[in-house]
Amino acid sequence: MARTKVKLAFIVNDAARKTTYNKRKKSLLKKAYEISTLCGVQACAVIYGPYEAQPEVWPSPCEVQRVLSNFRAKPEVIQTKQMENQETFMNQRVLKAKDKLKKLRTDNKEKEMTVLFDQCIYAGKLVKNDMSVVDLNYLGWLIDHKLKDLGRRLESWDDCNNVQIQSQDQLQLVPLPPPPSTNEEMTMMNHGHVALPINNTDIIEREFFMNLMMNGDGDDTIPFGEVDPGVLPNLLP
Amino acid sequence: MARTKVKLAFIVNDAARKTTYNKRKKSLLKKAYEISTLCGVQACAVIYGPYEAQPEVWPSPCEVQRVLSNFRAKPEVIQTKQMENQETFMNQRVLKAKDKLKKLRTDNKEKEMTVLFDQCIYAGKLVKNDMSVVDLNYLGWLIDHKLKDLGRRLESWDDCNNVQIQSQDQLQLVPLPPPPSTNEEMTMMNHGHVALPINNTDIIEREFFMNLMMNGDGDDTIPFGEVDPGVLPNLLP
DNA sequence: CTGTCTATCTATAAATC
DNA sequence: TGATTTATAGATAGACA
Repeated sequence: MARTKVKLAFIVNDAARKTTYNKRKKSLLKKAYEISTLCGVQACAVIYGPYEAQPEVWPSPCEVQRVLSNFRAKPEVIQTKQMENQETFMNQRVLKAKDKLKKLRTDNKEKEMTVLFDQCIYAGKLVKNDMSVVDLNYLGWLIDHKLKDLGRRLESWDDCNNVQIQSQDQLQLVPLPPPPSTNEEMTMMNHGHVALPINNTDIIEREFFMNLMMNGDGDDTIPFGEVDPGVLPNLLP
Repeated sequence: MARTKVKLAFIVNDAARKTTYNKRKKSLLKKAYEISTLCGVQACAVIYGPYEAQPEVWPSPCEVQRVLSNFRAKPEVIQTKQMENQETFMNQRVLKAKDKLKKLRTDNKEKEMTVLFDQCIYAGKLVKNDMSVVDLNYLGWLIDHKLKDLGRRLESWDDCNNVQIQSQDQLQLVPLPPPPSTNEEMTMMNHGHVALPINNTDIIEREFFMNLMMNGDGDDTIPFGEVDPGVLPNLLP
């Protein structure tokens, strides 16, 4: 997270990996210490690296053993219940992630179209070579949207200045259908056109795991261990 | 760590503590995931909060059990050896932390004196009401230092411009003893004067644990669990 | 309580010593 | 190998919807 953004994937270079390992190990243990201190909770962390014979732990080996003993001492029924809870939790995450993805796609599409729109204004003409019907439709919706906004602004401006301009002098707004927003509609209508990067399914899949885990928006690569984006982590023994 | 810098101490406000807990829990688990992915190492994290019946874990309950089983399966001799190693490691940290602290005190003192010096230049006089003998001595050293630097600059300027000015025209440098730099000297000479904040022993003590843990420069408060700054964490069962 | 925003603070990748 | 420096990415406190 500095100088350059690093892809979240196994670091091939040995020296770089060791350097990163040492830095991040220190930081991870610090974070464990901080949440424990700030929130007054028990926490522990264990890291097995190839560089030390024994795992690095926080806060101390015996304390880790104590925390873990507590966990393992739970009746198996409760542990199973916990795992089920976690699975439910993960499923909720999936739903939320999907919603968020949909919203992101919509937002991105709108941004793309805004750029296109600005280019049209600047060039004075519409370069439509690599635009799909869907995109053209969306662009039309955006222009309609902007015209409506302009109309509103004119109206309030008129109100503020008590100008005599009446509705016949105002912009004629041509109603257009709202833009397609779901992935299914996009896909169905996208035949034979160059797809814009935002529709790339690979990128969407790579986001899956981290959205799941962190509810974040990272564009990271598939994580260590070749997680299949279509399969939930197996939470049962 | 935003908007305001937060003291690393138990958060008294319940709502704020829970908010912080949830945010930091998520981040901590993410960090565990990242180091595992980037460096290809086994890692696990466990957090016991008062908000969930079961601890939050990464990567999964069964995986945590597996990692911890590995640790507990080690012969007791090796675990003890590890603890001793860690104690040695901590002792080294103590020494490094002390060195760093000493350097920081020196640097801070110099910065304070620079500010004072600038104020003198600006006001045209020395306001010495709440200055100790030590500070005055240090200020003298600083001024001497600056005069020497001025002399050097004049010399090189003369060299560059082939000016005929000789040494009798240059500044007369009054040699002064070097400033005291150890805490003992400072304390011994600091009777009856208002101590500057940098000499406050509490601040120094509060830094102790984090310097120990992280080799960092934090000015954090004493951590959760009332760690005695003068005593190393007990690493034996 | 959950998500969003944003100003700040922290972590850290790279380069250098 | 480890410490320092620097510039950028990430984490997050506080306020708000």
